[in-house]
Amino acid sequence: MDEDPVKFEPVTAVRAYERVVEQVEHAVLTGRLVPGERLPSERELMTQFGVSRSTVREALRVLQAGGVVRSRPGDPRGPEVLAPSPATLRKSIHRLARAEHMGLAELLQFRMLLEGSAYLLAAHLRTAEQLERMTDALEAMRRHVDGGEGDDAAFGEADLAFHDAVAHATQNPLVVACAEVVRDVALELIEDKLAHADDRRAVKRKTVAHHAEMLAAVRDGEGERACLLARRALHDYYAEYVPAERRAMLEPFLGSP
Amino acid sequence: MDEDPVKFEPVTAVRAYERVVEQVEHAVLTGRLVPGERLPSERELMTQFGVSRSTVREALRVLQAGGVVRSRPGDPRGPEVLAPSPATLRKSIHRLARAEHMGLAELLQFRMLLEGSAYLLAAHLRTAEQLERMTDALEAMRRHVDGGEGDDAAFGEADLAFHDAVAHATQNPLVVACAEVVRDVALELIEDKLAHADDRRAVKRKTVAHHAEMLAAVRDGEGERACLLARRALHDYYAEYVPAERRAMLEPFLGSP
DNA sequence: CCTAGGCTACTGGTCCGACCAGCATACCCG
DNA sequence: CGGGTATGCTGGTCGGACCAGTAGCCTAGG
Repeated sequence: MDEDPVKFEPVTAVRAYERVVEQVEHAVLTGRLVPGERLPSERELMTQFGVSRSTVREALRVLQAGGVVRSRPGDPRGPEVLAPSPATLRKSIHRLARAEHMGLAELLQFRMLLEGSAYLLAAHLRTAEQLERMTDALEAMRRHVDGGEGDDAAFGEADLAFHDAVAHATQNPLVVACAEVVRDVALELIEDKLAHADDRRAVKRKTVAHHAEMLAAVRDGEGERACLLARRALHDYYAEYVPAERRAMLEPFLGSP
Repeated sequence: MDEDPVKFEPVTAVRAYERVVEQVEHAVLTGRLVPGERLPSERELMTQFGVSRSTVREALRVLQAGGVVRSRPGDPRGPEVLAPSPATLRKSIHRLARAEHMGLAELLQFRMLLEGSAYLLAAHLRTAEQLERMTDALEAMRRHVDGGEGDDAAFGEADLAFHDAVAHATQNPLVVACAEVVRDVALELIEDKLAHADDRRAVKRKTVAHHAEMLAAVRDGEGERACLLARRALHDYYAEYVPAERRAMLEPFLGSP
């Protein structure tokens, strides 16, 4: 017989600052500390936790790196508890992207995966109000197609608002955050190439046409079609910037034709 | 006329430890520092950077929290540069999940979204070797269906290996990492409920049947079918644990029937 | 009376010096 | 020659100190 009932877990020396982090994080997670609230000052914390200021500061650094709190020098109200944001998710993905030598191909594939399915969900789950937001965004895009420099930014914002409305229609904050992050990181990779694209106006017009189609599909509850349209639109815009030998990994998303 | 050509950006005081973090992170990102390599000791770093040890330590804390580096007390070789891992991605998603009051419904929806499309990709992109890995994993699952306690773990491992092979077939590390993380976080939410599930053996048999179907679809390049099967399988397993009033957000993934 | 200005009491950021426990190696003694 | 110990390093923690900011009070000037 094998006697294994006694299981010893490997002991890990838990550093003092880690326990400070745990306590603060736990308080935030359980709602005992609410975003906007203030932590006691470092000197106050060091008496409450019974540790030195160095330890308190290292804990605060970790929390700050995790996007949980923010410290401002000279603020008598103490460190601020932050609202959760995808900022740290963004950094994680960013780092992972660079570390795994991921290129535009992988990011674009992931974006096609994510947004395509998001449109599928949106077509079935969207509320009337969300549909209205998409319509408004599309209108705004139309208004800024023919403008000059200034309108470029406005067009981009409207575009973003459209995608954001779709993501929200999934009712899933994780989809919203991931879509936003992946979109940003991907754009970062090619912003220079996009900057001096040849015919901005033509591109914008095509964008509007694509969005109009997708909006119609979402409005009519045609999820599969919306999904396919979204993936093809992404492919249309960005595939040219993907190395030719890697484009095969995008094709499964384009459908049968 | 509005003269805006001169745009002043808000100046942000750059803390000393932040510049230390930047330099180390940059060295890692550009490959000048490779995983497994060692950083100089804190006392050495403080002379190289020309800052105090406190500053060096705060920088190391941030890097450590970001999963870039690990310090062990008493190690004469200095802090170790870590291989990139989804650990920090995992923590980000975990935190986001709790902060946005996300429940199993959202996690499961995201997992259906992610894995479904992953199967679609896998059906078209899988290599022969990856197909073999899936086949082997399925075989292993079959072997451990009828076993007792010990086999439960083995079955779970084989199951994981199967999903992992599928994720790898997408050729996308981001898909691999996200799938792993979301799977873990979702399981965490219901591990207790799963623990005393009624008829483990019946569940296992159903699992094997499902996986066999999906494997066949992947083998035959039937992406759409694999996608649908995967999403339905996930729904079959977990939907019962999702609050009834939230199940609607999963249904768009189940197809038309 | 009200306001513009400085004043003060705090904040966080950085530095210094010290001590402790743990780890690897080299050394020394049996 | 082998094994245990001595040593010099490591990171973890502590305490104290100084500085540059900020916010709000508080006063001097309107």
